[in-house]
Amino acid sequence: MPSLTIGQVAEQTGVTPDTLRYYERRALLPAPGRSPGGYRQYGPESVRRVQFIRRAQTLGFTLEEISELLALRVSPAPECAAVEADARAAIARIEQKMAQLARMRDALHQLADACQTRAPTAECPILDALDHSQDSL
Amino acid sequence: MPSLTIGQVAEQTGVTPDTLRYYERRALLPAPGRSPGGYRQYGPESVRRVQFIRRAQTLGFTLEEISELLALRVSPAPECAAVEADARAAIARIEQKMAQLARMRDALHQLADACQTRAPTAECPILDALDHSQDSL
DNA sequence: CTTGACCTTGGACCTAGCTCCAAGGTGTAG
DNA sequence: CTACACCTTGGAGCTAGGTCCAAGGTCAAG
Repeated sequence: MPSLTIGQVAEQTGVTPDTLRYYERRALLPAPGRSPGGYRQYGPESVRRVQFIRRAQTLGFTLEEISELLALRVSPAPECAAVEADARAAIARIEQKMAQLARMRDALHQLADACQTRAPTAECPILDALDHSQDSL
Repeated sequence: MPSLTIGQVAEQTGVTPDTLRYYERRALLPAPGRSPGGYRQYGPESVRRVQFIRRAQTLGFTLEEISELLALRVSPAPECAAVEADARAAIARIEQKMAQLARMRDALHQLADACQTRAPTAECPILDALDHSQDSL
């Protein structure tokens, strides 16, 4: 049984054991098995799960939202349509984020290039650059 | 002088006046001019600036990071190289976020499609789907 | 069979980012 | 020259997401 202690999972994911326990309380991580002495025993998949959580956080998702994403699954027939709808809604939100990031990136490119060409600069270059790529929330 | 009161800026951006005053204290918004009676008088560009801040927040940037992005500008010659480096670094971080979002989106697509084909489902479909698109932090 | 590193729980505390007073001043419509 | 909605400041309070004890139990190495 190659099970991991909380400290090992913590080390592999770059979080503290406290954070893992916190995620467990928040139900982002399922309660793992326990050793006879009461130690948590994690399977290797927990590492992936924690990594997913951290990545999603840097993308602006709350733990609540991450929890919903992790809960999406194709179970029995009838709820399937609802799950699919949730998934497609999540996709739409993600694509919005991607579009906004693309606009920021383009604005920064304009800024960096202006630097090269020694172009004179306005009050707030990023916002101006964003204006030039057109607005859409 | 078509200047805006704090309440008008708040309404146009969907935040509260309290939040605008908070941003001012955090130096995310420059201190605006004042009426004889002490009321803040905002120019129309403040609206764009606030909108940028809110969007960037939903993309996982902290107010600190947003502040740095807004401060990037191509001033006199010597600092220009540093500014350009900052801008290019920001672009790299943004592209990482975009790549991670793309992976999430693809995973959700797989999930939604599995729903259609009534495919049987594993423990945590999103994580599995992410495995199929290959890993890279 | 002891040491030392690691684990347990519960609860207090911390930072970021707001949010909400209270007490008083402003500004415009009637 | 009143209303009344909106503005001012300062400071307290709030939620999310951790972070840090203290007091004690576990386990692998020697």
